[in-house]
Amino acid sequence: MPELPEVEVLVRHLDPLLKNRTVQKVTVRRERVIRPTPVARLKRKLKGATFNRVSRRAKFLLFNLTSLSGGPFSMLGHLGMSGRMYLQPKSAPLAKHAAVVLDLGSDNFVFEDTRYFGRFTLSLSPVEGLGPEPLDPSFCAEQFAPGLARSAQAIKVKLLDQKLVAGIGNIYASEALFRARISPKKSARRLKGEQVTALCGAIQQVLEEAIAFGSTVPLNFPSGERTDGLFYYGTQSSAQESRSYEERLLVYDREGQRCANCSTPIRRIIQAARSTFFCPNCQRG
DNA sequence: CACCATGTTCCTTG
DNA sequence: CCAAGGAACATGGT
Repeated sequence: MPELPEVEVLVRHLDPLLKNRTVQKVTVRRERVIRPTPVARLKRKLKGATFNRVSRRAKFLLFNLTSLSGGPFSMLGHLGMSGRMYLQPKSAPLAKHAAVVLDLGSDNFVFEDTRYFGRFTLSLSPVEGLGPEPLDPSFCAEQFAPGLARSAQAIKVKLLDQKLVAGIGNIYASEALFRARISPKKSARRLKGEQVTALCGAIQQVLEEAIAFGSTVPLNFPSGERTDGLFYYGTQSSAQESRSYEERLLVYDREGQRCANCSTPIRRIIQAARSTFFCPNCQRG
């Protein structure tokens, strides 16, 4: 569930639920997801700690806590490709791939991650080299253009570079370029000024719409639900909420389907070993 | 068996 | 030091 909008919605959901809750016990069922912090250190730090605010930086969740000894500290969370975080009653059975479980008294705070690409860490270094937040008011052509000017890489690949803009992933990169009517293959340095401006606007629009939509969807997936309606689950579309989420995506995973603007079949290409979807008619030059 | 999947990090090469 | 490309990580769906 991993791009900026999904993380933002999750953060807003978790913040009031975790506030002032104290960690009674820490269970790490997959040590790999604690890195590079030593597992023992994270456990020691979390035990007896109380959650304050939960916020977001790019695709990272930032948990602010007060330790047992009274000092404030931060923990970063990342969902990787398949991570989820939720509270569930302590009596509820744990998911097969529940990687970390924080006992909050009546509830468990569960970090579940099928592929274990996600993580918890006390190190803040992953966040230090990140580029600007695309939804910040200061993010605009003046921030964005210089980063593009010297790169010969395809613009789609550049959008995934977290040093240039932080938080865009493979889905919204394709979606933003479609809305800006820019070919994903275009070299970053060859974008005209007005194209950079259009792309900035498209990025913000796509991300904001996704957050607005996600905020209306109830997030209760621990109890038996496979999906919560917010996140992307490939071609699976049996759940009604999941379907409405997919319909918001105009090109992603729509190879061969007709473009919403011009009816030309959507194409799929591979760039930097990842799929890109675009309309060859609407997105030229 | 094959290929695909919302992401980052590490290693190599230039 | 930087830019760019590719493999690795691990599991599951089709």
